[in-house]
Amino acid sequence: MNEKKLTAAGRLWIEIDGENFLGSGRIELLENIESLGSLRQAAASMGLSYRKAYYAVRSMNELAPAPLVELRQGGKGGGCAMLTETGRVFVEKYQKIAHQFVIFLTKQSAVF
Amino acid sequence: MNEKKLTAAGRLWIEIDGENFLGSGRIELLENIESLGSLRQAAASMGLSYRKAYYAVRSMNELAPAPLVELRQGGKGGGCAMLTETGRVFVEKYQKIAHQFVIFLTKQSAVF
DNA sequence: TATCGTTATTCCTTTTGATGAATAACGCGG
DNA sequence: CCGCGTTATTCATCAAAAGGAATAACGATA
Repeated sequence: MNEKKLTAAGRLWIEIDGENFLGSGRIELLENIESLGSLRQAAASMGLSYRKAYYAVRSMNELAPAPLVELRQGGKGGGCAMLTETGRVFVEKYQKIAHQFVIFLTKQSAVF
Repeated sequence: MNEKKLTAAGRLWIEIDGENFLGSGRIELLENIESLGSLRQAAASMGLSYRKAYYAVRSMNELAPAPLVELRQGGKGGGCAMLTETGRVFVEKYQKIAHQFVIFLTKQSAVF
């Protein structure tokens, strides 16, 4: 039936009580926070406005059983952003299921 | 770690040459077209504007290797909309991988 | 030829979302 | 006590999407 390339595609995220909690964008943000130590720089590094990044962190911290990111304002360097242990655990968990998802999609694409 | 309910959630669709082709909304529209025989009624039955439904059908028909929906204007009843054989095949295919996707998500949710 | 209910298309309004600018608050260090 | 760079927050503006209204086109039927 084909000449064109048919593929199964999708998006995956984690919900808490039915509310959006962690998707690929937020995970990328968390990773950048971990490596850069600054929310502003993390946002800039992925072409995200600071405000959007800030609200994302707030939403994550409120939804999670414990905060994923610790934000400090003032002090040395003006402030900092750090991933908590809970944050690191969730990043790792997401990466695992995201990897399984890639496998799933390639498997389903074989149907066509 | 829990009191709150963590679940893996997601969306699944089919792409053709990297472009969005069939998602759950369009599949629902196709099903309603099949059962009602009218694009206008199919759109109304799922709270969709006629225009949006019409453009969705146009997009699908252009992307697909063969049209999924046949539209006729004028004549008995004013016109009609019918699913083609190709359309029925794609609906069935989508439903199968969508079912697999549900299984996948429940499996991944067990991680939490 | 007039009727009818649908398909086909355009236009305008509303609404939602994204974006950037601007500014306050903070606390360590000089 | 002032400067610095960050976090924290509000405001206004612009773009994009959504929605509804209105109307033309169509062809079997009577």
